Amino acid sequence: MGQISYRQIKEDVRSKVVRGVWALGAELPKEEDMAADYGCARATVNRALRELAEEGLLERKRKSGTRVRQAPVRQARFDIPLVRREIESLGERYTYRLLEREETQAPAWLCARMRLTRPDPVLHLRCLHVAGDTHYQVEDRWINLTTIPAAREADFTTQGPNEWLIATIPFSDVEIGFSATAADADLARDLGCALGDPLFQGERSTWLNDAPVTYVRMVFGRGYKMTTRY
Amino acid sequence: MGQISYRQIKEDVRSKVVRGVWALGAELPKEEDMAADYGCARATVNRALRELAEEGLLERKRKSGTRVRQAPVRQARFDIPLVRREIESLGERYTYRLLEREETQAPAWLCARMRLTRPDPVLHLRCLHVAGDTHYQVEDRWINLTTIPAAREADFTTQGPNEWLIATIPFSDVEIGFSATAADADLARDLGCALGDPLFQGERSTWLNDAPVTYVRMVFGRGYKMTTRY
DNA sequence: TTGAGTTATATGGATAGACATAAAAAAGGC
DNA sequence: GCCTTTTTTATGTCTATCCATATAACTCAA
Repeated sequence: MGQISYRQIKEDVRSKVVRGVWALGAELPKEEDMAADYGCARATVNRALRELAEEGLLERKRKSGTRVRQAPVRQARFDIPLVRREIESLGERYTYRLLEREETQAPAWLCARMRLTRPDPVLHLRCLHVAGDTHYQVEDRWINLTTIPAAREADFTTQGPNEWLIATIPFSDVEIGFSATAADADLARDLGCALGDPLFQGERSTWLNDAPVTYVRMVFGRGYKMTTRY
Repeated sequence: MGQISYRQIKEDVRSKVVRGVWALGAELPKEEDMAADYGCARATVNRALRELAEEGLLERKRKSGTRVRQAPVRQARFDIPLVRREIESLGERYTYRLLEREETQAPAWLCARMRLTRPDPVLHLRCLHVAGDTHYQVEDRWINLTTIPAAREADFTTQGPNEWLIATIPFSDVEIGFSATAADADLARDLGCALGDPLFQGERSTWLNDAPVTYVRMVFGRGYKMTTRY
């Protein structure tokens, strides 16, 4: 007995919306009626519609019903991989190098970024991630030693701080941002590009139960593009 | 009678994972047992675990069971809003200006980007989006007139092509990418920045049932940062 | 020992029925 | 007419029970 699946219903509804059978803003029949039409239980229709609403195609409200979103939400999802994995998945050999390591007090700009009230002691690391022969990314990492004192003892000469941190505190709240920056003398040297070259950079601040953990600035080599499809 | 909700179970499981009660890679009890523990139906546990798996915290496989992901997937979700809405939600006045409009044949680089086999006729638009007094974004838009002939008649002097396209073909397949670029003479003039300034840019190619629709390059004013939290 | 076939089992999914809840619509009071 | 209260109703969620399906683990023969 061929039962109809919530997937089929999802696709049918999606197709009806895309083909314009239900226009933007139009109201869909209620779950009960759709279930009768499809010859299935209400729960099956419910799951299909609920998932489509999560994906941003539909809008649902108790009592008022389900309608096609006026402006379907366009959202891009980027997986944030470990640099090492990203490079390896490109089929390139991954090399890592620690350029610099110092223990200091958080400068004012860092206190602002990490929402610190006092200039906590921090570990500042500067690392290079290489893909084959090309200098892929410079990682400028600041770790709060008050929150993560264990970082003081960690050896970052063979393993990047990102991987160490993920193994140490796998779950945290994150704020992430992407922007463009110009290569300064250090970046030009480390990434092998010209002074002033436009570079793509990501910045990430991390908290563990509201305690500031780390701030990192990841500057990518010339021509890097972060892409996705949806 | 206080029934337990799938949300509570989700939070309880999440907390157990975050607190390390279940370590990375550890196997969770089977749904049936968890349901017995929580005193609820298996479907309730199922929904909680299913959603946590979707969020990237857990990994599930038939017969083998549920376990905590070794490397919890870190994914960032960016909502891609209309420039107008983005600017308005900043509390700024939105102004739009059409800088240039020409009908031509797709140049070679565009054919590559849009996966065109022939140099189709295209409509090329150059637009400026202004937030208050600051030049916010330059939109460099190419519309395939073979796929969307109606664009030839559309008036883009008052409404941006992005909004027109969304109203005309709300659903499509999209490939999106972000990178850094240097301001050329045109960009420097239109965005009011210096020649060579590093600028953040997004590129988007769009298809409707495999037919190439449009390619757009959106270059943002100096200092723009695309941010999100998770 | 190894490969092919079988079985057991955890998740995946469907159903019917019940109650909860938010909010639109109707009813009532002034 | 206008505000408050009640009713109605579509979605939200839970239960109990079924069958489906992938696959790990086992069986057994070559």
